[in-house]
Amino acid sequence: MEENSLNEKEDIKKSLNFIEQIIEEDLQNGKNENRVHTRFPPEPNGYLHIGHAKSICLNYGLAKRYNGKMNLRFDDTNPAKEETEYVEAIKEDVKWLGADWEDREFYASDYFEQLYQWAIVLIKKGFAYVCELNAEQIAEMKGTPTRPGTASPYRERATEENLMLFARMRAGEFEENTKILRAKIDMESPNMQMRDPILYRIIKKEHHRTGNKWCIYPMYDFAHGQSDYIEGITHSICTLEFEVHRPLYNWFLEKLVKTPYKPRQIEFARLNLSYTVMSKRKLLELVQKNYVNGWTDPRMPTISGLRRRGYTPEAIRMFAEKVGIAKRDNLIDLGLLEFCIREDLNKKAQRAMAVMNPLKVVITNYDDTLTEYLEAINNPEDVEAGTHDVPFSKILYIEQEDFMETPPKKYFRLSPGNEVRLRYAYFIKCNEVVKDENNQILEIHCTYDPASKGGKSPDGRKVKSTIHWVSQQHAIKAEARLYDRLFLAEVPDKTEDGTDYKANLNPDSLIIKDCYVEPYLRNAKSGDKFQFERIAYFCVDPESNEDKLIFNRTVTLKDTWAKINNNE
RNA sequence: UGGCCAGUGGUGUAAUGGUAACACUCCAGAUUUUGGUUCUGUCAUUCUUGGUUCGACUCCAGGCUGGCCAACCA
Repeated sequence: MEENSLNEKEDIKKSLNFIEQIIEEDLQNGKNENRVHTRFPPEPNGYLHIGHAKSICLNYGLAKRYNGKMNLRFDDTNPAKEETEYVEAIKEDVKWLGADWEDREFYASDYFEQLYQWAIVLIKKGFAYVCELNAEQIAEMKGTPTRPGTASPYRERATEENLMLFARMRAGEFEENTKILRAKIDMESPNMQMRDPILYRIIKKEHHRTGNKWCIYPMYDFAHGQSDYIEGITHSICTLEFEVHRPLYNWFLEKLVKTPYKPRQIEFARLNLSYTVMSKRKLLELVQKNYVNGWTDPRMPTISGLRRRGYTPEAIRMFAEKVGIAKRDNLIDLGLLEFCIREDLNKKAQRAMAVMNPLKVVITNYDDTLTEYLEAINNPEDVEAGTHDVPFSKILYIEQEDFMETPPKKYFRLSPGNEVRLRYAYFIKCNEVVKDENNQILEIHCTYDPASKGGKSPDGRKVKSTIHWVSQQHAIKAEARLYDRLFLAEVPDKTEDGTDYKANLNPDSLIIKDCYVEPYLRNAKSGDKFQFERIAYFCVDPESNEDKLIFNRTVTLKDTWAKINNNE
């Protein structure tokens, strides 16, 4: 009995993902002196996105779970694409997410000399040669997945000549695209990666870290596995497309080092999110062609974009946890990400009242000159959060949607003759609708019940709806940036012939408008998060200042009424 | 006509030879000074065919479907 319940507990706790299972097996077998050491290896050629966040949480989470370490390593082997700006942005994002690489900030470029020496070892062993074919010739002779390749005429070059040519490549004696160093493996391998892959190419560009020291640069394939080896990485976790590269990485290490220790590469399926694109190439295009306002645009799936949108690290970590780790291709519902941020903000965000589409309300039986201060609860989910006062006076704004002259069934809000509660204030009843000559509603006249102060109902009278409001004379005008999904299609890449993902861009992904907020928000600072009751979560934009408050809509509240309305 | 990987509700992830679980979504209801939150309930013969077994999501074989691989990118 006792034993049984213990086992059950363990079963619930267990349920490891397949990578954790592999690690625990390795641990049980005493591999690598029981070390667990992972790394997050971004290329600094763009900003990190939510897919990288999944990888960061995975790598850092594994290190934490098994008392190990996680390195941050920049894969900077291509000076044509990489920039310091990206390095800085990446570091900020990883840190913000809560992953700590301590003092282990590394660069593949730290290992250029070692890699160069290793290339020489391969040449000396007869496993590499300098090839003078051009790009088209190489591609042609590489064959196809169904047709074997053919050998380069330079394949059997003498070792001494290879050594000499490779040295002269490094010395800058040759132009770009005239010579490369290739591994000599197997031109007929069914695995294309093994058909004499390129190790080094000539690139005469300044590198963001090594400056002009080098004019030959190792390919990613020749740098990655060895970098893992140098850093003592035990579990090298990457996405599925590198699965076919694994034999190549193992081949390099097998030829170059003789220790029993080798990094173990494990591949998992990258994150795909509906209504967005994730490839860096496309994100870069959106930025460069100004479809969005930079990498940190709140519509971008970048970590910095999500941050500016109002997402929290906790919500992103929860999301990473919920999407899970597996090897099958997936398309995660954007709704899951939205669930995660609502879940987090519901507990944390202070409540406030704001009116997006104002409708003027005159309380005809309320004193012209009076202002009352009513107590509003900061967060009903968190009693510690306290209260604040909201000014109430004769002329108010309510939401246009919260009044209908001829309401449909199940509409509980304000309408002629109907009574509702103004949150934290009074019950009001609508008596008159004032219109202009075009029959447009100008304002509505209501009476309030003084006995209902604070929104209470001393006689037990029920109202079906509570609506939000602001006092006209006390309200602050602010800018609301209403963000929505960037793409209209669930999978933006699925397009008609002749168009690409950009054809699916949502023209209404950003709507900027004025709104009125209660004076409590006057001193809100960049990054502060609020729930505008009954509307959405908002966060203060970095461009906001005392003269002009700017609120970014993070995510709307769930709207059951909108759903009912749509279904009928 | 190649190689590698993967197929479990609408979505994602579990169950690792003992009779399909959890989360999101959806739908229905309860509660509510946010049509929010919270709570309850409904939703699957595990791609397919055959085999092994007392017993198969799990093991084996064939088929089907999807993804990846032919950058001097990572």
